[in-house]
Amino acid sequence: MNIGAASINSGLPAKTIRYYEDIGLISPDRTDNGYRDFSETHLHKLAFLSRARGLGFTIADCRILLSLYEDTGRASADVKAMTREHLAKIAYKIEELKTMQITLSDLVNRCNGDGRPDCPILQGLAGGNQQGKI
Amino acid sequence: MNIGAASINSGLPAKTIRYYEDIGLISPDRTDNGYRDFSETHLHKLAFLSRARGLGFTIADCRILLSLYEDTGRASADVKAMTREHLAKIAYKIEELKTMQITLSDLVNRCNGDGRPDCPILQGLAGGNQQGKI
DNA sequence: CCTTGACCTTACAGTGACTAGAAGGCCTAC
DNA sequence: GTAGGCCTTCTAGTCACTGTAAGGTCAAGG
Repeated sequence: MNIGAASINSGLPAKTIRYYEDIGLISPDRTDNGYRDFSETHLHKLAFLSRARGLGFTIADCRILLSLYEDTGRASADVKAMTREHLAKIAYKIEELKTMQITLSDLVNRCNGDGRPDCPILQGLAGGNQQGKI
Repeated sequence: MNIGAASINSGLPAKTIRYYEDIGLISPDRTDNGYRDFSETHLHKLAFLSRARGLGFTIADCRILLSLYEDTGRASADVKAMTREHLAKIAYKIEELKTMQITLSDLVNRCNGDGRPDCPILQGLAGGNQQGKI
């Protein structure tokens, strides 16, 4: 199966698949004409990568997860620990975004949003007082 | 005020301030010895940038926000519209992260996390079934 | 046999927002 | 006068792609 079909099959852009080969995440075979040739195994790896990336794991994480996946003697504790760490980062990001959301929502609510220049959002960004500082 | 003091004052790393100058967000004066010289106005701009970036606005957004801030004849509606768009993106990201969180939490809960190789997390990433696919 | 168009190849550059490091100049205090 | 801590510029690296250029390959149609 060539890269176009593998792309459709995995949902990953062909460019991304080539990039994954570049950085050594997958190593598809080559046909005589130099085209990449993806086996079922490769397609499964691509699907694995697609899901792991979709769940926010970094490429470095994916590399480890793939090697754990291929290592039939792995300890599930390792995978669980990685995933827990990842979850902690996700939770942190959500909190960060929520904090931004609260601040910005408050500013938006206080802004008339009309044709006049008076704008609590800009005042908020400038530091909260109303003197023109710039 | 030189860059070290401006860095402490604004909370932005000196490197970042230099970068902001590179991309034309600020234009500090120079003293005779070539050192950057930050005025009160520059410090206010840096503080503005620091807050706007901290609230997740992109550099491109910041550029527009700064110009709106400096334009005393701006319409607050413009700022409000930008902020609303930004809020929508934040909300979207939060939803994305929450979806990841739910999926990953579920996988973590189903994983024993012991020394055995059996791992629902890897199975989930692989596509949900238990056949070794790689 | 030739062409067209869709596929494939590589290689290099760009993205966003910094960050690290090297090599060197300046300034203050001892 | 020298040690250190600041400052300067420049280049390159980060992450995970993405865009673009220049060209090779393949199947179908005329």
